[in-house]
Amino acid sequence: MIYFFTLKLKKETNSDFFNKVFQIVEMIPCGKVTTYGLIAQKAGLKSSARMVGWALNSYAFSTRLPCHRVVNRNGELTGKKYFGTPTMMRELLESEGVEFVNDRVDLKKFLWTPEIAL
DNA sequence: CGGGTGACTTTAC
DNA sequence: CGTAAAGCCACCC
Repeated sequence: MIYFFTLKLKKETNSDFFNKVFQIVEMIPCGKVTTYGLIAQKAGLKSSARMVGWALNSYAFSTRLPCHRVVNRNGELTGKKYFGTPTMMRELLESEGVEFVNDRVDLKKFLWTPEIAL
């Protein structure tokens, strides 16, 4: 199964925020998901959930991050259009055991909350 | 420096 | 269910 993207980084980043974002995403366990908002909060920019998605698209798309495990607050796969095919992201999650309800991840069962001390 | 653009979130109607 | 607006902040003109 393919969990990671291994292309080259488009750019280097020295941003503390982004590095923390990557560190957090890297820790998401198999079969769990987390949200942009939680990551942003743990990375230090409480209200900048947009930056998390932006960071993934610009930098991480390419590192070895399980970025399919990041969904929005409602469990919707808002980033699926960046996975090649519209169904790829969901397939990856389902292959890890994540269940969906009405095209959304069942967050009550599969939400993972980052609890790290950065 | 300023305006546009988001893998977002929240509130409001 | 839907749309709108505001706040958010790095990046790219």
